[in-house]
Amino acid sequence: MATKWLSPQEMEAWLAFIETTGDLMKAIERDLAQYGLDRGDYQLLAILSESEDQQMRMCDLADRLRLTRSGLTRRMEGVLKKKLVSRIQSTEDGRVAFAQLTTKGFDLLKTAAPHHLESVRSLMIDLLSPAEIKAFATGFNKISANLSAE
Amino acid sequence: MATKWLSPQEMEAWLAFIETTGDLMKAIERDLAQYGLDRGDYQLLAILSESEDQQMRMCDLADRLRLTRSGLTRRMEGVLKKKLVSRIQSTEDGRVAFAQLTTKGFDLLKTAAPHHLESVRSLMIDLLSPAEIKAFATGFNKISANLSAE
DNA sequence: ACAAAGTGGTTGCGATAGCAACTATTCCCG
DNA sequence: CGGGAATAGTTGCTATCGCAACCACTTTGT
Repeated sequence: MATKWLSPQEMEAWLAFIETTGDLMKAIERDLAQYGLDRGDYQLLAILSESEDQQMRMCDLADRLRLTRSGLTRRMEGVLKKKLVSRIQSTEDGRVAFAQLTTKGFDLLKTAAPHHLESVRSLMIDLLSPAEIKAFATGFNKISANLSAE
Repeated sequence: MATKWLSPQEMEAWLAFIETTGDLMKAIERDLAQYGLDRGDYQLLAILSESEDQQMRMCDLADRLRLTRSGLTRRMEGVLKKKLVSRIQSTEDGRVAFAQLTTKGFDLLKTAAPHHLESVRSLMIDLLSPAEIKAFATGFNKISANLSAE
């Protein structure tokens, strides 16, 4: 079977995506560094802040963060040391531990969030036309649905 | 100044992008693993294959790969051990070394490339409408231009 | 022509994170 | 109820990669 190559337009989309994504992430991360957070920490705090009682089972949190259980154990070391999150052993299930946002963690998130948002706006969202915004939303959702569908 | 939040449409674009990109990369990487390559190795081989004499100065290669010089030194260890790339000391400038694609490296790339392309197609490109393809190309190019403009 | 500055590459160290193996607890089924 | 399977979390090991320090070579300025 002959290989069906990418059209110039397709190639441009692929290359622009692949070359730009990493740089964009680094830039966003750089803006977050002034709060002593990296992207992983920020995501962790953000997800906890939106959860019931601002806490989650380690396991579920790992899934949300796309980390393995062991990866989360390691990441927790950092935020625990900074007292942004506390660890709570479940009384109902001896295997389970919860990560809970502390007041300090919540305050830091509240401080950092507007600046993070501003990064996202100025580095990405505000550069895109409404049509492009829509295409990003629908496009990435299709890609995501396809990945989950495996 | 009041924080200007993201509109639902903007939020959807941002979340879809941020949540999907990592998963997509992992899926593409998984498809590459059957050739004993990770994405970094593949990129390295691909860039060398398109270069004059299939070789590049370490320094320039690092830039293309978005690695630091030290990062490239480490990545080279892997492909050198696999004999996919050879190292050539410059005779004109004693500081300079070149990375050059070996025949083995070129053959492996030639084998892997169609499958990689097929991954990219089936996991991303073929899922997108022509309008979305175009929006990805223009959108990411704008983001990239803005990042370089700093 | 020679010292100082610049450039290219490597190395030690530290941070992140996955895998496999392990422990502890709970669930399920006969 | 008792034992095997499943689940939750941790730990040792490994791989990647950046930073800072370092070495070697080259360029520049006087």
